[in-house]
Amino acid sequence: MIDHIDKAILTVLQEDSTLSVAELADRVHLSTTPCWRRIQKLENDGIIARRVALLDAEKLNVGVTVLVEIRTAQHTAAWLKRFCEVVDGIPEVIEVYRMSGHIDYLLKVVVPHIAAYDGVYKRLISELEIFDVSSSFSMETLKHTTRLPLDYVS
Amino acid sequence: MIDHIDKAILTVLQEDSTLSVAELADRVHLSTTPCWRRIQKLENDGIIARRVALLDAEKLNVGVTVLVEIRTAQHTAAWLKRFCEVVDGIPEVIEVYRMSGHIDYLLKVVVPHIAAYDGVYKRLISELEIFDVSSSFSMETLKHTTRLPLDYVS
DNA sequence: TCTGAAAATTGTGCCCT
DNA sequence: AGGGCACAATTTTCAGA
Repeated sequence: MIDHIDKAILTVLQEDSTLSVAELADRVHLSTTPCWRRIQKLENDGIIARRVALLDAEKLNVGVTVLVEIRTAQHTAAWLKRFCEVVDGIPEVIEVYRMSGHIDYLLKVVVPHIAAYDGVYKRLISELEIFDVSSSFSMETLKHTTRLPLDYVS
Repeated sequence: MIDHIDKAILTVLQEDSTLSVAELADRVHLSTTPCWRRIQKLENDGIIARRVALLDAEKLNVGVTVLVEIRTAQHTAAWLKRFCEVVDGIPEVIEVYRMSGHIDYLLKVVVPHIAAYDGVYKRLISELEIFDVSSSFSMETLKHTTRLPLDYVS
């Protein structure tokens, strides 16, 4: 369903989606029309979910990443629904996972500095009934990519 | 330096960068030329870092996210350098943070299923001298966005 | 399914306000 | 700064091989 040419196209588009179809076609050794049709198909199939601009976190003054481990007091569907609504409404919270093991939820939060995290923390504990919160601060981002591996798809 | 019109432009582009300049200009109540000039400036200033295609993790068969906490045996610059090289070379590892506190590094890894994580784990422990590894599996992604908050920039 | 070219749309620069 | 207009480039469609 996805051959090596599609993978080549996706590899390029995951890095840079500003290239013209003609330039992209060149790189994958195709001419523009077939390349364009493949891109169209990848979009229709939802393989390409969206195209977005990635902004510079430092320049937006949100250079500090905080990982927040949360344990809930109530394991109910209602609590989960409320939890989703609350984290959805906090723009500093950019990722939320429900985890296996002793940590119930893990959040990734971006803020200008460690002190600014306090506002997000207070908002979480005031809007939600939480059993335990543990926050770890990232000192340095060593790798950060939106590029997913294409090795497992066929 | 970044006014509310720039923020409006960035808000749209963080969601969808496929819009034409004319359409984007419409949405921020500007005509195309000044809108285009603002976009140009945001790119030159590096506020807009890049434009990429975001792919569907499920459809690429990497629907399982693993959070890996690593403690190192050696706190040396050489070890860190080697560590960066190794994680850089593993496409399943998409984020790596150096943390404060008792966890030295945190990795975000994407794989098709929990069993497939074993390959990444073995690669990590074979290529690096590691004191302790603790892996947690995400059962569900409740929120995941590349949209950074624009509330802290001026 | 590819190539090549035409038609439609969009990006880019110039000049004016 | 913003707006209007003209031209360049690119996307998208459509013919033929």
